[in-house]
Amino acid sequence: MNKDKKPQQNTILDIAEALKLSPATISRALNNHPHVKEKTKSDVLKMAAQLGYRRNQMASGLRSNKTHTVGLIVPRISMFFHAEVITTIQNALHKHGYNLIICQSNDVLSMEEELADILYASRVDALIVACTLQTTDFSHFDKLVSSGIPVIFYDRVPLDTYPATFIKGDDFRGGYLATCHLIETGSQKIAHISGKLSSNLYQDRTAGFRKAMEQHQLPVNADWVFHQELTHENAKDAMAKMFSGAVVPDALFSANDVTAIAALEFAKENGIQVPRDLKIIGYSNDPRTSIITPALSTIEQYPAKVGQKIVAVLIEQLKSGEREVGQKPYVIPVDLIRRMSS
Amino acid sequence: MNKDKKPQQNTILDIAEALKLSPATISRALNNHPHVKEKTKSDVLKMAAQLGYRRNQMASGLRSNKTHTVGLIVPRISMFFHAEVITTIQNALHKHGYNLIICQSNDVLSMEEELADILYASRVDALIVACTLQTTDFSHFDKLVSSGIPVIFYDRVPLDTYPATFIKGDDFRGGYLATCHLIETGSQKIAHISGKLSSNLYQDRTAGFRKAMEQHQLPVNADWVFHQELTHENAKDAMAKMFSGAVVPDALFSANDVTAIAALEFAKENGIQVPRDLKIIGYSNDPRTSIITPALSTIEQYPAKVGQKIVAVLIEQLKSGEREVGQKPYVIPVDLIRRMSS
DNA sequence: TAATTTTATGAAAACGTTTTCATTTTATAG
DNA sequence: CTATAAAATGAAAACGTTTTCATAAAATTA
Repeated sequence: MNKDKKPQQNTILDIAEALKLSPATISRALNNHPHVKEKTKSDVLKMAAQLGYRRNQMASGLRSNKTHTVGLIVPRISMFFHAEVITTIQNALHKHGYNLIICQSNDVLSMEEELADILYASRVDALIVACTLQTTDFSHFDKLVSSGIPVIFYDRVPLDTYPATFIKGDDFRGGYLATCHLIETGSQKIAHISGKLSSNLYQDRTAGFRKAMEQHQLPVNADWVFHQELTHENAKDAMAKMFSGAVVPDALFSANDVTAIAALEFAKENGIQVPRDLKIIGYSNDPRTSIITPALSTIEQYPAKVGQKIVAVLIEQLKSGEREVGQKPYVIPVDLIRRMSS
Repeated sequence: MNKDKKPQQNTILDIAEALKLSPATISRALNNHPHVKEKTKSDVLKMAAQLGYRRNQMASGLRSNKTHTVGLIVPRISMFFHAEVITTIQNALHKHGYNLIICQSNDVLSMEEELADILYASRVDALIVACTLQTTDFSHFDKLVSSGIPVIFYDRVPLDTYPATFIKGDDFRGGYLATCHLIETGSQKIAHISGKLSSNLYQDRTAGFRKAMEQHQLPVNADWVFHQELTHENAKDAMAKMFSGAVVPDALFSANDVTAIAALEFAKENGIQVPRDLKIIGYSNDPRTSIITPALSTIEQYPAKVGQKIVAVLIEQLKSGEREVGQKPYVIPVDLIRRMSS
């Protein structure tokens, strides 16, 4: 059964032998080292192609201490935004000859810590991270950072003081745009369901919300602002609380789409007409928002742009060997997507 | 800026030195080779932990020709079913000390071919594949198979003759269940939007559909059976075609959820009452089906079970060194999810 | 106790690259 | 046409493991 007709993997020595050259020269030619004749280079490349040579990553990595592998830690690949970012990253990295190891933290901190450890141990050349919502201490990335391994945070990023690179959406502007939109379409009593303020995302989105309210001289009702885990249930509870009061909101800015959808469900179940009685806007442009009835307004975060920026910055750092520590965060613009719910 | 205070990675030699043993013994202890004293083993383990030793995968891989890495080729990680399967696979593999490299073919064959090549070149220990819908020739996996690398296909699998392992949902039963359900709730004029018959998925789902119709002595209207790419647009076109006729269907079995959603949209736009005038059932239990109004009936495929089975089979093969060539496909059961659309 | 088997350890080669250092070849200047 | 610099190549060591083969220590048998 086990035919041991293993198709021979050719090595650098096979090329050397075929061309009567030393392995050293072959290696140099393949890495187009400056000190190798053009003719030789092309000969080697041709012969390599002919023999179907593929560099042995492990041998190469062992010697040069480079794995040509990038690690990625993400809360969940099934979240639309992340799936898009990952796809872009992967395609782009692939063009530069890098592999990507994707890991999911399931949004739990201890998992994130473990993964950072594992990826450090497997000697990734760089690490890309979208943190857990609870991550406020980043010391589990210290090992990587102090080893000179580029670490890039996106979406959920640490404090500005942490010595790494940040790439984020313009959450402040997103919150501001969403709120202004609600105001401009005639709402005044605006509620806001947000996530825990331990994450920069919600700090900024909420700040944008407050800024817009203030600018339009509208009061923020403290009973209508929630900072809690952004789950379906929590959102429904929040809605129930608000709509049991004597005076009820006429608009809601939800800091993600899941909760916006939950709010819309609550509205439907309780005979609240959307958008007539209640306008709703979410955040992220999840595909579900365009399918639900009425279609939800939301904020587009351009995941592909985020992914491209990440890779551009990363390749730059890998090439130059320099981490731009203390770099201001790169901010990717956002846009308002107006649909039927507002 | 570039503090070269690289935290020392300890090697097997450091342990050897600390314990006055040879590196060979350390290696054996760490791999708990039978011929090493219990005392020594525990000493080594303790010292390894103390020094924070982590095996250098590249050195290990180079020597032993094992990468402890499994490759995965999937059409798109953003598809709910695949995202779930991947997550399960990853967590399970992780427990067994394997890394996972996830690659997306974007459902294009040439990409799949290229990825198979790349993963072969990077010496993965095993490969897991959900094929493209157009993949009918599988020779790009030959290299892997004949090198003795376990190759496991799931969801979209090759012909039974291909020498690899298959794990699939019970698509025939799914099609059968869906159709029976429509019939039992009173429908007689049942339409069927299916994918191209180049994929086993749709062959089987369609076969299940036909079987159910036949069993209930209902005629299949050839104008109401579509085999085309299962896109939103195509589905709407198909609906338009059917509902422009003199006699129209009273139920639809769509072979995936995207097209079921499209059909539902068409119905809403054209004043067709669901489920009164038209019952609809989809396939896969995509999260969107439960959010749309009315919620769509569909078929649950238990992605977590699929993932678990894959890893169980894989680990078995990696351990035993035996590929169970010619193995009958493993079939994971499916279930009907009844919602408001039927 | 000596002879033999079993168990535990060590020395050294091997895996396929990259890279330092030395050497040869080629180009440039005097 | 030398003398020198520059360019191209080769020899060999190194990366950190695993593994074969040999050997030493312990356990078993005669």
